[in-house]
Amino acid sequence: MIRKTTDIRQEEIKAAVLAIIFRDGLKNLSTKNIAREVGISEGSIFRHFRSKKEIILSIMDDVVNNLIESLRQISLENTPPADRLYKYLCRTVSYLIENKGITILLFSEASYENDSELITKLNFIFNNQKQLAGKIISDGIAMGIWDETISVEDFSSLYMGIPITLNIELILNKDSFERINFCKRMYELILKILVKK
Amino acid sequence: MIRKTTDIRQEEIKAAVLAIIFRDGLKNLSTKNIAREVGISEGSIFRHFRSKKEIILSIMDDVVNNLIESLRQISLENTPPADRLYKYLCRTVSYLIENKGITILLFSEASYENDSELITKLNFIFNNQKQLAGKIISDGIAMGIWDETISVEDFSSLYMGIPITLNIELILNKDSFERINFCKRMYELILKILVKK
DNA sequence: TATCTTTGCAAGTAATTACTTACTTATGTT
DNA sequence: AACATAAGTAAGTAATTACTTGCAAAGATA
Repeated sequence: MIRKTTDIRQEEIKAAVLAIIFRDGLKNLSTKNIAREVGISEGSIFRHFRSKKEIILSIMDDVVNNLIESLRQISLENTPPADRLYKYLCRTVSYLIENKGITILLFSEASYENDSELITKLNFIFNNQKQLAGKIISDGIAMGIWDETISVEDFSSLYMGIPITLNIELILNKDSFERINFCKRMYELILKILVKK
Repeated sequence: MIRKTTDIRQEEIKAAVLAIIFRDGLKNLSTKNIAREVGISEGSIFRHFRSKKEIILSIMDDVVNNLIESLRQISLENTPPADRLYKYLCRTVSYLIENKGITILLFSEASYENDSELITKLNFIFNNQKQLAGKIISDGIAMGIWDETISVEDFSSLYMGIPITLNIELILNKDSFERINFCKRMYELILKILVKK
């Protein structure tokens, strides 16, 4: 019987959750399976988290702290908007590819549970991504670099399609998805919307 | 005790499934709840469908027969590519808005169950939408109207972001989402990618 | 009218779910 | 060495799940 601190076990449990979701689907995300994946008994799960829902919420907090905060930094950088937009998009893409379980979790969990706390958190993640991207566009327009006739709100909606489509492709095609230069290819397309005639 | 034919009951059951998904979330999509929504006993469900999974598959077939087939027609029309693309996008948008439960079903069910039959069908729906859109773009390029330097494959990926983002917005914001002219606004944005300099 | 098929129901089924309880044992502190 | 706390377990719990069984009766056909 190996004993570890709650801090370590919490990380192990969260990693197990993402592994199970990506490999076996959300349906197999039972506390029994999580325990087996970590290598502890089912009861031990509840030593480290009060409920299964708390595990999910904790993972969502990780997304806020890791992804969203780094996007915020990029968005507020004092560099040319075009550079910022490229960096912003690529950061999002690589995060989603590197954390495959999160993809499905964010995607499905909120609509599956229809739980207001989960939906609120997902909304926060979604809207922050969208608005921080919009900030870069507004800066570019204000600096006279980009077309001032486009709607920042509409462009941000279209922009959000990129990470979300990536999500879908990762779920549907899991391994075979062509991800090489995905972020650069998408960047070059949307740049054509922004440049002045 | 009102008796109806299997044909009618099957439609009622499928409508009940979509209503429950949109109103209460996938978690509450139990055979017990479906029966209550229709107004029959739980056992009767299994007179009209062999299993719960068959209901889902039948709904996915409806999407293929209604949405995908109409998109195929639009894609193959003998009209200017710009007109076709606009019609194509608007048809997709209005279908998703009018059939709200389908949004979540297509979205979540495949990754939740991780069932190969469901994923195959979802893949079919996704890839047909993508490729039929790509066909319109290829036509426009071949006719010399649109920029021949853009990648049809990349553009189609970006295009797919529009219906999928709409899906997410419908889940997250349910009623408050600003859908007026959504399809026209998105159309005008992506057209800027296509036109020649 | 008699019969057959279809549609219905109530009451089961075994399996699974998230979580609890009662108890043990390892580890760090006084 | 004595003790408190944290981390572990096995064996429960009640509730829910998709689906089945046995029987009744409506509706169509003969």
